[in-house]
Amino acid sequence: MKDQTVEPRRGTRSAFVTQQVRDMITSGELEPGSRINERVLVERLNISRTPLREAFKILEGEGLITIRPNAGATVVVLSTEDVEASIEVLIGLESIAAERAARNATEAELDALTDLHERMTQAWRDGALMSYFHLNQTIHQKIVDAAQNQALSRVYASESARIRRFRFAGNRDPERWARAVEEHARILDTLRRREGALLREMLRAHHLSGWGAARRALEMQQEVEGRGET
Amino acid sequence: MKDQTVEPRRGTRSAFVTQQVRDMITSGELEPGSRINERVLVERLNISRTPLREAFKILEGEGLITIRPNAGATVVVLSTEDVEASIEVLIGLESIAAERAARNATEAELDALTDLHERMTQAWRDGALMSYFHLNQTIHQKIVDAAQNQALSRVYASESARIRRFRFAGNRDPERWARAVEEHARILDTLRRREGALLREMLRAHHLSGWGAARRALEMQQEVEGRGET
DNA sequence: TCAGCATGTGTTGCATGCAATACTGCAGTC
DNA sequence: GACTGCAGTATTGCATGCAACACATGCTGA
Repeated sequence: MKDQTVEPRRGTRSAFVTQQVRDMITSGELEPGSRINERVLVERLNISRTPLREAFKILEGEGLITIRPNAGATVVVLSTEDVEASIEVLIGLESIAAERAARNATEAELDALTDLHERMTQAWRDGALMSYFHLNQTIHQKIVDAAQNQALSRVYASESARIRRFRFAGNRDPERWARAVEEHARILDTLRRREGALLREMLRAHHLSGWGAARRALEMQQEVEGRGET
Repeated sequence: MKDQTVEPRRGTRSAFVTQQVRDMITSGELEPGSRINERVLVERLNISRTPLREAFKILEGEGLITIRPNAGATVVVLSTEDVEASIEVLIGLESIAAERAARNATEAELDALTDLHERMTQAWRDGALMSYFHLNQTIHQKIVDAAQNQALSRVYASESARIRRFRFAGNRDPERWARAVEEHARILDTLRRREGALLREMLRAHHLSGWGAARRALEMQQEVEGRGET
């Protein structure tokens, strides 16, 4: 075991630090709107500025930060409207995926999805919100992947990652959470029966109600923050 | 006037070199599949390796190159199937845009589109293929922009840029070219009448026939190249 | 003849130092 | 009291050098 504070020896330093900073942003550790100081991160992650600055360029491309020349990187601030715009795009992308997935999904893919769904249901029973959330995201990505269109998978993954943080608030309400699990079961069933048009509508409804719940949770949260700080 | 071979003083060197390399790729100067040597580009563009490597990270994010650790950057090779996959995504994105654009387009945006369309028609009359191509791309982007969804605009722009090179072949055939201009006129007309559903179908048909033409041209081109080289 | 290996060359990954730019605080003026 | 001008400081942008890695070539032994 090495005595370093972090253990960057997994691929290039650049890739490592990109993942680290990405996690810091999506977890909220780096607050939206805050400026990112290179020196601070460099010392914390035990790397030099070069790979960090490369990471910045990647994260800017992913829409997670903005870089102003000579004035540093700041974490992107997404308004509720911005997130809603992205959700609409994601719904649109899944609509495209739905019909294709119903046609093209392989049996192996369907089995993998069933397996993921069972694990997700178990996470729900255990009340393991984080684990549930990740499995949920994975399932949606796999449905899109089943459409066998790499461009679609890539775009969906990137857009999904951008707003991941904001969708986390969706399942705070136990009732909504239970319904989401049930919707998923029906969605996979419909995919297995390869009913593309129906699948499309179910996914759309699923996302709209999920986002509705997340939106209410976020707005309440923002209200509290607005009162608390300033 | 400076006596440098190139004039990089426009924003940061990093931004400059990114645009340069992007142009080299979309113009085909850097051939798909070929490895990009850092030293060669560095000397040609009169900059150091640091901004070039940052540019590589950006272009990798845009899907124009791939970087293998310790083994350099290579220009991405897109098969006809890859391009077709992207086109399907673009059609899907424009479908989402169509209904929203019909609802939300401002008068100013409609006027700007009409202006662009007139200039594009003039370019067609002049047989100015390059100019026509750019105006055409701009029009489609502006239609998407009119949907007033930034996420949609961003994703569309990025995906569109990725395969720009391949769509250029679409208007070699004079008959197809003339029809494309006419389709555009009707599309803008439909947008002005704010008939979203119809607009969606027209855009879809427009792209499918455009891509069909481009595809035939590309396949012929590939056949010739296959015979010529090797 | 050919697989396996050692060696050499070229290229990439990263750390560091310097120059240029943006930000901060303070003095001076109206 | 607010606003402008101006150092001083902090931070970023970039060039460069060194170390690590990948690839190519030739060599050895079977």
